[in-house]
Amino acid sequence: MVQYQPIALDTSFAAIADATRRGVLQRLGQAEASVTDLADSFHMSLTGMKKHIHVLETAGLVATHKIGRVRTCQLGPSALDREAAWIIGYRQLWEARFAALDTLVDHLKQQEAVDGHDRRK
Amino acid sequence: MVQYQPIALDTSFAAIADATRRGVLQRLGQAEASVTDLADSFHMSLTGMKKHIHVLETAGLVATHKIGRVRTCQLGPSALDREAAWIIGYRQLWEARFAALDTLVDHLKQQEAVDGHDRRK
DNA sequence: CCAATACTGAACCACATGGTTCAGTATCAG
DNA sequence: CTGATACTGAACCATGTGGTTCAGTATTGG
Repeated sequence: MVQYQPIALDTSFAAIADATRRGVLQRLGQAEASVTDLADSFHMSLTGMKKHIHVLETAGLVATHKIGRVRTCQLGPSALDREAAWIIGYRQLWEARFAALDTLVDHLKQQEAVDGHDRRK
Repeated sequence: MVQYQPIALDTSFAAIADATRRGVLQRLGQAEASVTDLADSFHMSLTGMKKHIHVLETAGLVATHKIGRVRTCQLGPSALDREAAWIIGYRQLWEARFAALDTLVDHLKQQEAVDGHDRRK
């Protein structure tokens, strides 16, 4: 369950920032596929698909093995653990922002109540 | 809590695929900041930072408002809901792959047990 | 053995990205 | 009013991206 080697968040996020590559991952979640299969599925040249596979492989999202002349692709070691963690962390930060905002608003309201009698428009 | 308008996953993932931009988000989680503040913090030209801000703004991750000559940046409407959902979905897919693999392995083991007596090496 | 298949690699293309500098414009402080 | 400040926009640059085609090489089916 441990990430084999820490791949930069940049690399992983960039890898999944492409609709075609997300599609490939989805596809490989169903079953393994050869590069040709994938190229056909996504209406793309073999070479084009190979580049996508390379990006996904670099990100640890896809693993491949070649038997004879056909290279088979399957989901790789990365389950996007660190990436998920980053997003969760961000969401907490994001929520905290509103908590802070609420506190501020409360503070202002209270202030207004105090100042109200001599500062009211 | 609802996403204002559905921003493409591509755009958001690309936005957070950059370490500087993730840093900016982290920074804005603490407190608002002007473009100049951020440019200084990240040792970058004002223009360079403005570009990053623009990317983050397009992704809905940052919101800005200009008062006088200073533009202030704060965290934007997107809490990366859809992006988090996609990753969670992927993780489930990823785990399912192992479930399938386990089933296969079990099947093979059982098969081997049956065939064992006449196929043993 | 020979042709078809499956991939690989190099080269090219248009366009995006991450950064810069330079020349504005608008606002603020004194 | 004038200079400093804060941003904006255009232009440029090197590099990366997403795609292609074309020319290989390696395997396989017949």
